[in-house]
Amino acid sequence: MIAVRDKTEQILAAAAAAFIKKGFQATTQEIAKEADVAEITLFRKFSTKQNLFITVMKKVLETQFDAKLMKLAEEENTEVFLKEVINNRLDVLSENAPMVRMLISESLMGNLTEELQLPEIIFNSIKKALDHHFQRKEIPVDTELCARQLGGIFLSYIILPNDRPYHNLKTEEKNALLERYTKSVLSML
Amino acid sequence: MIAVRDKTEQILAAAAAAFIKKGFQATTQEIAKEADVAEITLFRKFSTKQNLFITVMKKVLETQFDAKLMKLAEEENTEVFLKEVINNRLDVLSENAPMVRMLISESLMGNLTEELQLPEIIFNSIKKALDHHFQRKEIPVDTELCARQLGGIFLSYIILPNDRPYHNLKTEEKNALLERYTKSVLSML
DNA sequence: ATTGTATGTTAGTGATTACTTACATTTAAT
DNA sequence: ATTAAATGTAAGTAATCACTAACATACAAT
Repeated sequence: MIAVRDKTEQILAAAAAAFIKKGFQATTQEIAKEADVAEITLFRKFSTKQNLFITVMKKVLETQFDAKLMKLAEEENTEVFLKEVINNRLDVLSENAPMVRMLISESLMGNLTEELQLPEIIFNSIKKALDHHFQRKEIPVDTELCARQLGGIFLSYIILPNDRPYHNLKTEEKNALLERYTKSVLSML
Repeated sequence: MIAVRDKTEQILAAAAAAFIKKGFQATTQEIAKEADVAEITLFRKFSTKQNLFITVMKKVLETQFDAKLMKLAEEENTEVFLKEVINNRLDVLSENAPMVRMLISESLMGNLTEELQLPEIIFNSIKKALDHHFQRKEIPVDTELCARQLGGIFLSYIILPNDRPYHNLKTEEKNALLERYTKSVLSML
């Protein structure tokens, strides 16, 4: 039987919440308190705050962002493909808006290791999906520019003031938005 | 004659550089050193680091961002108007990318007072110009959505990885980009 | 020469914070 | 019951940092 007194999960959960809320400057003290754990337990398990941060964020990124984009890229119809990509990313990003904002903020200040550079992750994953999709088509597409355009749409929902986060919209509202965004992207190809 | 030994300008310049580079966490010590000034001089002039930060950033924002957008909004032709707006904002933002990044970063972490919330400033100034322009036209336009779209374009140039900042592009390259972006925005109206 | 003002020097305060040391206690398995 | 591993307690270290106190100096105007 596995040790029942292992506090690792509690720590990871509390650290995730704290880091998402306050960024890297969240203190080990408050994380420990929130996890209902002695502060030194953090250090015995993770050595440094930096290491705890990286561990936590990588884990959250994996569970929340794991692409699914490449599956969408299999879609033959470009319009349907774009619509699904936009919908999927807007959903994921807006559901995780606090973490996304924090990672972008830290990234902009150059505080993050390469594997946590969310802007790059977002951009590259989009570009890869676009490349994969358009590779098989006749029309040559500037996927760089297109990925930038899509990334811009996503960033606008995370960063600009926004009363109604995407994932809270009704289905018809989402569809109306997707129509317009898809049209605007298509008009660039 | 005005005192020639006044160090205010040195301090403002050094503080601007330091804050842009490191954000609000730049230390008063390094600012003083860079300004070649005793640390206490900062405090005698500005009382607190917070106050120095606000003073400096407001000043830089005024000199660098002062709209010009409303003048562009006088333009009758919508396509020309959009093209000029996009060009103007991409120029200004990409020339000041380090400061823009820093202010967005601090803004995302909730560290700024209202008057320095750059995402809101960007969004609202665009929206105001759009409202002003489309008010006189027959076609009703969702300026909120349109401002978001434009803001997204700008953010994509500031935040996503980018080898070639806009203000370094050749004129023809800029024009090609503006054509495509304008078309994509028009296709949403 | 005198004076007032802006600045400098030096030292320090008090708070925060990542991380440590040393020792005590709980808990699971044998 | 014994043991070993995981956790806790309490105290502390060393560094950083915004900000201050007290006193000294450079300088500009009269």
